[in-house]
This record gives sequence, structure tokens and C-alpha cells, in this order.
Amino acid sequence: MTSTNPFGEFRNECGAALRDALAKVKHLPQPSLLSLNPPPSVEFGELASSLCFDLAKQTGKKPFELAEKIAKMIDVSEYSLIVSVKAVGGYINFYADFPKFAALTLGSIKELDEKYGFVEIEKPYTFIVEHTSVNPIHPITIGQARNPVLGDTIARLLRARGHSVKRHYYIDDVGRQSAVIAYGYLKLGKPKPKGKPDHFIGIIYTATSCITEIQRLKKQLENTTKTNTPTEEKQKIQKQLDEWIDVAAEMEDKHPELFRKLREEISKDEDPESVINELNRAYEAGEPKTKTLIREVCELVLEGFKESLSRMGIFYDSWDWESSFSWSNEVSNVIEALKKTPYVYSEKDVLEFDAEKVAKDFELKKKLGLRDDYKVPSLTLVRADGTTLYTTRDVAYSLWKFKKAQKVINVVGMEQTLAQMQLKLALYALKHGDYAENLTHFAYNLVTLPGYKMSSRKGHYITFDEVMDEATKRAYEEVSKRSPDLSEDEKQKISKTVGLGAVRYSLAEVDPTKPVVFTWDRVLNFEKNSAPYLQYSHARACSILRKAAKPTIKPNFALLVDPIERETVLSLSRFPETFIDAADNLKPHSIADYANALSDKFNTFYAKLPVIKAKPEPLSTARLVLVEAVRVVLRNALIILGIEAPEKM
RNA sequence: GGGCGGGUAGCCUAGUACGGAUAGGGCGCAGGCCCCCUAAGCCUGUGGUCGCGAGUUCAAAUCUCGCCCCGCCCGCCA
Repeated sequence: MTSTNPFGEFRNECGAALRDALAKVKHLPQPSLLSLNPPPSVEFGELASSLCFDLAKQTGKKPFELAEKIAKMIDVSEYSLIVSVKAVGGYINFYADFPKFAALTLGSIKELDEKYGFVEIEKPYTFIVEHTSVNPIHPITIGQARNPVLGDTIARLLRARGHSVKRHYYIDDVGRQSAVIAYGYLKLGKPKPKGKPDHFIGIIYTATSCITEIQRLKKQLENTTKTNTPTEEKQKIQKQLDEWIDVAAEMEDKHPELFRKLREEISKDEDPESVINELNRAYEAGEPKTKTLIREVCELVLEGFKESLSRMGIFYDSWDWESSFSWSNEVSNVIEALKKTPYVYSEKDVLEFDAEKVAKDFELKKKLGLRDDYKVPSLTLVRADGTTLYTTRDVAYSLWKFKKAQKVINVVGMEQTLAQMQLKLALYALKHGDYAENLTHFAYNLVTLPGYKMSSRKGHYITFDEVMDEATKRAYEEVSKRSPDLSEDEKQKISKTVGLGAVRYSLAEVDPTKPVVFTWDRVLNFEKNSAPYLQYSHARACSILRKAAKPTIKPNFALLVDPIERETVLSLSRFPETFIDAADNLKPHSIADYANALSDKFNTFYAKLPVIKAKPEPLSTARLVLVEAVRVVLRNALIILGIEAPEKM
């Protein structure tokens, strides 16, 4: 017998037993919830119900009396997986028939193998998961890296759940920053990148920002002397200027040739600012020369991104250019459509969207989790110069996404909560409330550095590449130290698996709503609660299986009497429930948590009990089956996390 | 000022949707374990006003209200 969800089977039996018993006891109200939960300790069984406390309130009877009465009504012989039911202190505790339950769990894992745990949903949807979408202006920083890891893990969860999932990258090529780089790139004579292209363009971005900012601030300062500006204001400008001058010194030191050439070229322009603005305008308008230029720069950066992300096992099904929506009239169509609603008005020369009025008219405050008296800020749709803003274009993009999918998940930092809300309100205004309701803003918290603030414009950041490189290097040292007998080739391979796994795990492991402070310690953790720990557990299981002779004697699961054996089986049986919860409620970190807990059980088992040498044979075989099951489940969990499961390390 | 998110031992963290039994881990610190399938491991110990205060309840880390601290947002940036 196999089950896609062994613990679920047991849970169903307990539920049925409870309902049955309740029906037999007179004068009891039918409770809406059975309150079946795993008890704090195995001594209380595998599942326990606290519903007698609720019933006690309603009937005026004592909880422990009710519990005893109900427990007595349950005839365990009617159920295959329940061996006994005990009433303790008002709780009703259910004990699993362990040999049967172990046979069901371990048998199912063996049978389902790479499918075990991935219970498919009855009604699958088509999904678009938009994630990463890092602006192509500099290398991906460690601060941004949480996004692709979370997004990719969510996509893996949903796919395994049976949904049809497309992973989209939204390329933010419209906007001032792209114009800044294009300007610098042009001034340098469209140089061929030295080194990794995203790093190279990142340098141009910082250098160009730096040079133009210094010029701008200097001019501003000159004006202040003419116009009698308060000293406070002057000091503020001076402070900004000083900061940029520091950056300039850094840049000149690190990239003297490039920086000097750029400075020289830019100084030839009377007003660099207006050239940049003109580039931005021309790009959005789709003027061919600018199109070619900016696309060329973006493509270079994306090439670098693809390389970085592929190291983490992260890939995309679609690369969506923001500019395409401007050029194809989809953005202007959205603006026209919005103009026809009562929610758009002109103020001076700009077009504003009255998000507050939509929220009120459609009675959405409660739905969006807002107070009635909260006023949603309005959103500017079009600038005075006729160019559009990010969220405006995002409305067009969202409409496009919903032509391709029933549900859309935007993996976007929580700092954009307001913008995402305004986006939804715009969809309502366009009579696409259905889209808004199928749009999930998966908001995650920031990754920060301890002590100082990352600034991508100023070039002060730790790149994702650096972190991956360092982790791989550290892993190599560890592998060499711990497994000196491995071949050089194996060492290289394992250190990559382990190092990159450690990085990915450290970003996936924490509840996404919590802020993360980046420390090397967190990422370079190769001990407990880390990818290497899970990988090591997996490798240990593989090692036993490798060394064991093929099982010939029938396993006897009744011989698995040690508490740790039972706890390991129990943990294995719960993987499907954990997976369902993680997929349906978008909780990628709970898979990491689960895999870590399972590894804990397995390592305790490993240290305590022999497998191959265990006597009698049916016990040895039973343990071998258990080890095999741990191997399978750990590997499956690691696949969801996008982490490789090595057989040796 | 308003909104959103977070606050669990010295540090990091699970649990909060749907209230249940002694709040589960890890790092650190102190000590112990390779006769034995990989010591990236195992065992023992140490450490908690679950931000604070009320309330609801037989029962609150979890629900309600008020307050405090941290972060982010409230742009003709993205």
C-alpha cells in the first residue's frame, strides 16, 4: 500500500474516529473544528485533540470526563493506523500503529521516490512568478540576492504542486539610470567589457553618476553664493559634494584609466544632465539610435546576471523588456483607458491617479487590510514632459501578464508595498478587479549590511558573485581539511556544491518577512542549520547505502522500537503536509526548516544505532529502508530549495 | 504625522494564519564521545519578563486594545 501523504492518512483516520465517537455520545454539539494537532512530545502520541475543552465550555461538563467518554467510544479495530486512544488531562491522544505506519510511510517513499512529498493539487492554475528584476545597471548585490532565491524557490514549490509556472524577469530598462549608463558608455566609446560585463558596466555607472553629480552639486553651490541661500542648505550640499568627491577618489584609485577618460569626455559637455534626460526621453519614445545603444548596454549586464544566477540554479522562462510596453502603445492604451475612468485628473501638467477614490468606491479598504480613515496617496501616471512612471508601465505589464496566466506572483521587496497597492487599485479602476485579486505581492524584507548602508550608485556594495566565490573558496578549504583522500576533481565539485548551497540556504532559510543583516558568518555556516549540514546528512545516508549489501531479508518494521527511529519515521511521514503548506501559503523557508529538523533526527539515529551491522537481519534491513527513505526525502527537499545533494563529501 | 513589516536567551532563529500539555533549534560558553556505517557529526550542561502594559479565556508567544523600539514607504525615483 502506498500513500502520497502517510501522515495525512493517519490524520484522516483520527478525524473520522473522533467524528464517529462524537456522534455516539448524546447531547454533544458538533464542533466545527476537531483541533487535531501534533502533541508536544511522542509520549502523548502522534496526534492529539483538544476539542474537549471547547465542548466543556458549551456543555458545562469537565474536559477530562468528556475526553474519557469520547476516547472510550473509539473502537481502534475499525481503523488500520490507530493502535490506541488515550484520554489524558482533557486531551484525546492518538497513537499510531507503528509497524503499519512505518510500512506505509517507508513503502510510499520507496515507491514514489522523486515524487514523494509533492502532492499535486486538484485544481492547478497557470502562474507567472515574476522575480529578481534587478535593474541592469550594476552587478547583483547581496542585498538583492534574496529576491531570486525566494522567487525561484516559490516557482519550484508551485511547479511541484502541479501548477503550470512560468518564471519571468522584468527588465527595467526605462528610466534615468539606464540613460546615465548609456551616456557614460557612449562617452567611453562603447568599450568592450573587461572582466564580467555586469561588473564592468557597474563601474561605468558609478563613475558616470559620480562625475555628473559632482558637476551638478558644484553648480548648485555656486548658485547658493549668488542667491543668498541659508548656510544650513549650503552645508547640506557641501556634505553631499564631499561624499561624491570621496567616491571619485576611490574610483580614480581603482580604475584610473577609465575614470580619467570619462571625466575628460564628460567635461566637454556643457550640460551632461540634459544629455542624460534627452537619452531617457528618446529611449522611451523609441528612437532607433538610442534604442540600439541602451539595449546594447542592458544586454551586457544581463549576460553577467545570467552567469551569476545560473550558478545558483536559477533560470527564467521569459525576459520581459519594460521598454517594449512603452513602444507598443500598451502603456498609452492604459493611460487612455484610465483617463476614461473618473479616477484620473490633471494637476498642473501631470496626470494623477486617485487611488483613494478607487479604494472608497470599490470598498476595498478592508480587503486590502487598510483602516477606513487611511487615505491612499495618489499616483502620478505621466510626468510634465510626457514620459511615464514605473508604476504606470507596471499596470500595462500586469495586464499583459494576465493574458498569459491566471495567477501572478510579484516577488518584490516590501518597500514597494504602496506601489503594488496602487497598481492593484489601478486594475480595479480598469474593471479588472479579478486580476487584482489574483495578483500576489510576495513582499520580503531587506537584506542590510551591518554598520554601513549599501549604495549602488556610489559603488558601495558586496556583490552576489563575491559572496559565491568566497563561499566556494571556503568550502574548498573545508573539503580539503575534512576529506583529504578525495580526488582533486571531486574536491572541486563538492566545494562548489557546498559553497553555493550554503549561500542559497542562508537566503532561503529565514522567514521572508524578517529583515536580514548580512554577515559572512551567516553565509559561511557549514555546520548545523546550513546547506552543508543537510548535504552531509544526505551524503552519510548515501554512504551507508553504498556500503550495505542489497537487502535480501524482508524488513521487520516492528523492530524499529527506539524513539529516535520512530521520530525519524514520523518526520518522514510529515513531509507531504509540510510541502503542501509551504506551496499553498508561499512559505519557502519552512522547507529549509523541515529539512534541517529531519537531518537532526537522522544524525541522532546515525550516532546511536548501527545499520549494516544491526542484528537480526530483518532489523538491519528495516533500518536500511529507513536510511534510504531519509536519503530520498532530503534530496527532494533540497531540490525544492535548489540545492544539490552530493553523494560524497 | 500616517501606513506597512519586524521585536522570542549574549547573538541568530522556529512556532503566530486556526489559542492548548514542560516555547523547539542553532551559534557562543563549559564538559564529554572516533573499537564501530563520513566527527561538516553525536551526547551532557549553560542560558527565556516570547518588546511593555492591560483585556478576553479553563488556557495567550499566538486573539483584542493602548504604548515603546527598529526598518521601510508616503517622489514628476524605481
